[in-house]
Amino acid sequence: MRNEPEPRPAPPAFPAPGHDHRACAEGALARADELCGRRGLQLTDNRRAVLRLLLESHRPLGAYELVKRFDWGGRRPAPAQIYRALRFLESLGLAHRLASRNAYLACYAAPGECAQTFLVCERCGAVAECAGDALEAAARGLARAARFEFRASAVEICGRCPDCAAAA
Amino acid sequence: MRNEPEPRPAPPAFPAPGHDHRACAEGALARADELCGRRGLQLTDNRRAVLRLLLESHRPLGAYELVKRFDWGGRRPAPAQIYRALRFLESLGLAHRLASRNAYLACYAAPGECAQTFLVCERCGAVAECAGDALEAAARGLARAARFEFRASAVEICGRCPDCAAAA
DNA sequence: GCCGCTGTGATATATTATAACACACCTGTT
DNA sequence: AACAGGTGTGTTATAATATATCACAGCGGC
Repeated sequence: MRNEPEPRPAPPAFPAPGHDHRACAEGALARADELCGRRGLQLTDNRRAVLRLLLESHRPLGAYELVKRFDWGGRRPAPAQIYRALRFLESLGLAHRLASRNAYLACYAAPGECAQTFLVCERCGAVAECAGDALEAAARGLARAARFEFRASAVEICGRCPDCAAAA
Repeated sequence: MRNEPEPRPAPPAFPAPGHDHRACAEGALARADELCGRRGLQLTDNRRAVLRLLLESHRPLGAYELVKRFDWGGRRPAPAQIYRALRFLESLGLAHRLASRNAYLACYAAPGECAQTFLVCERCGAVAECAGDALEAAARGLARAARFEFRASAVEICGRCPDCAAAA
């Protein structure tokens, strides 16, 4: 199966049925490496491992879920490790925090092209991140109207993903 | 946590220059009464007290901040009390959870007219809720394009309120 | 009276997140 | 070589946020 189209997925959506998580994850990891290299930052083993876990699960994970899944030669890392890695990844836009669920999600978009707009399925928990250009424009307009200095916006749209909507 | 270090005595909320706090809170309480009456629900003492605290602070409060402020004849209520009241208020749209900060906020809009769009000042912590009609429309459009069944959206816009933008 | 319902008061516990500190490692300087 | 400064790690402890559960009070309907 071919994985996600790279440049600009017109219908930004949930992973297709035959989606190859592994290949998709490797691509994103390569982009992360490249980004860190370019900025002189270290994508260390810990950080990479957390990012990989997020990428491979392809769904939001709680920090303690990451702790449990982290394979560290039998032992488990302390939460602080995970949170440190998450902070690093977030700061680069490689991962996002899904505030409504206190969970974390890998970013699959090219760096700088993601608008932190999430479709969150309330039934199965799947999340799609999409390029919400219109949304961000609207948010900026709204901020301007209130004389509010815009820095960032986060949009979480709650409802049912196509599969769950069909199932219901 | 992501709580503000309780910033300076803080300019109230930025959408309100010459704003009468008490009247505003009383009005909102009256509307809440009316809404509950109409639906046959009980705005009990606890629920009303929590709503009043939120209304009067006119800024987002953590649940444990509410526990501390709750005046209950010397004793303090258990967190569960507060969370119960918050759940009730949220379910009616009388209060909202500000997910990015794990805090709660009274809704000043007329019931049904609020779009859960928040301008959050990252410096002083003030929050304004605004009617993000364009935003909600964009969110619905985006959901439709992804064949996602829209139920609700929450938008948090981070930046600086007019006062803080001017101060910086 | 008795039932079923809603809401409360209380205790206990689960979940999420950060603070603080010692140390390892690298790099550049003396 | 010795050392200082920066970044990242490993660890322990603890803070902050949130829910589960249970007994019981109050009320309206039958």
